[in-house]
Amino acid sequence: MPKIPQPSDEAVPRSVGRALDLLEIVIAEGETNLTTAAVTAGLTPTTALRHLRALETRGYVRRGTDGGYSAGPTVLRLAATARSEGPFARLVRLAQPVLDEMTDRTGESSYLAICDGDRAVYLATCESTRSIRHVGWVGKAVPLVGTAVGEALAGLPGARTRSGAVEPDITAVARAIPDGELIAGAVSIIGPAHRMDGAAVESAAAALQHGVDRLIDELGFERAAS
Amino acid sequence: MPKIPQPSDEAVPRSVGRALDLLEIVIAEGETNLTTAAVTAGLTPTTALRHLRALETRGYVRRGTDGGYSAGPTVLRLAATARSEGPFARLVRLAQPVLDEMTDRTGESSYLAICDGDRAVYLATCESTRSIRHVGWVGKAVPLVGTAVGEALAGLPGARTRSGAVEPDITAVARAIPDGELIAGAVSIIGPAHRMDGAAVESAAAALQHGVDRLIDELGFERAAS
DNA sequence: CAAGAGGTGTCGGCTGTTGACAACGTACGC
DNA sequence: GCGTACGTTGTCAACAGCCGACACCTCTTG
Repeated sequence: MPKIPQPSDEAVPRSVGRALDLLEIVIAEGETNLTTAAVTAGLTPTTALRHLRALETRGYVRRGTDGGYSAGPTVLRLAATARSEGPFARLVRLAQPVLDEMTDRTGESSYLAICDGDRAVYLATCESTRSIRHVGWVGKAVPLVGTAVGEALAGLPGARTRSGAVEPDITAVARAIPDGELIAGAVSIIGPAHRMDGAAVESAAAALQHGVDRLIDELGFERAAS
Repeated sequence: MPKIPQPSDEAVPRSVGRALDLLEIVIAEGETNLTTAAVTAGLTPTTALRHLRALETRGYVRRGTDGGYSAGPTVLRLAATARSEGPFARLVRLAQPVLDEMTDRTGESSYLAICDGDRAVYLATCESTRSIRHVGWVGKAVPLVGTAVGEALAGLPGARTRSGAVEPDITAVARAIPDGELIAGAVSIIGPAHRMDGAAVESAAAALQHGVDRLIDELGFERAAS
């Protein structure tokens, strides 16, 4: 099962939850104004303004001259720190050359994903160099249920394949990165369904297996008991 | 002056401020336990536990089997989204090849930095390939005051040079990326002081000017009135 | 000018946040 | 084994911080 435990939602102080809601709304929208953010968060404009001002003070969002809110530098700073010093540091760093090799080998885009609640989040990619390629899913979250990467993060063994799960003309092949009994993340190869026939899926599966094996070695993870 | 306005600190709801304090403490420490985080934040263990549980529920931190708290996936997700869709998206993306070229040209490590409150934060780098090289400042925040990158982010013109500002044997040359009257960020070249003599500093300054010019063009920024 | 949309400030009620206190579990020393 | 220290977790009543109803302002459009 996913590595992330799920403490009860009612444990979140109301004010904190609201501020975090607004933070996530602003970042997901890219840019948004006060009224829209307030409606989306289910708050009055006054309350939303108060929290957005707090987030602005702390650098998590910033406000443009046109009054729109967008991401501030603090999130980037925290993430950069988390990438360089936290539990994800080695995973993301060591995964990038593995992604590069898988893309080189298969000709399709490859991704690293981790589990975030009930979603899989793509954190890193190496894009295919073909004219028709899969792009743009870094930072994207997809459901764990019904997706190849979700199945991999759920710990299902071997290569998982799904077509049309997130978008209709996309095929994804994914494989878990096990750390003993836990799942540290997953890597996937994603391409246009018309190119991902049986042979291409097998090639992707082989590249994923090789890539995961290499990652496990480099990260010093225990092999899953299979 | 820096691009970030500074709303008053007393505007932050207390509970929100405490939760964000704890988030920043956990991420800065890499991993920390409840009692240490509570002491650092100036809170009782009970209050700290409550907020850390909230952050854990939301995925911002996670707790290991040993009870330690470390960064959770949500920060990485938000940052990845902010990088791909927010106001930093184009800056970071277009800056990377510029950093690569500056490093290639000077033989020293180069960085992209933005302003976060009263600090400069390094967001991206291209490391020198020399055996003795500057490494490891992605995610690091340095004071705006007294540093080359701080002066650049303060909008001081031309190449700024400082030696020994952050660490004793390091020389940094930095230059602002202006966006009209505002400063979008700064790029800097950092190397060991013993290599950064007059000629190397001039070479770095030239590479920075060329890099910034290229970035301004690609980003479509207005040139600063100098 | 009037209407609408977006934004901002005020203030008193009330309930959400808080920490003092208690309890539990584990590790260590005698 | 017992006592102590430390880290963690839970309870509950006091109180002050959070909240939103309301008022007001600015700008745009018809």
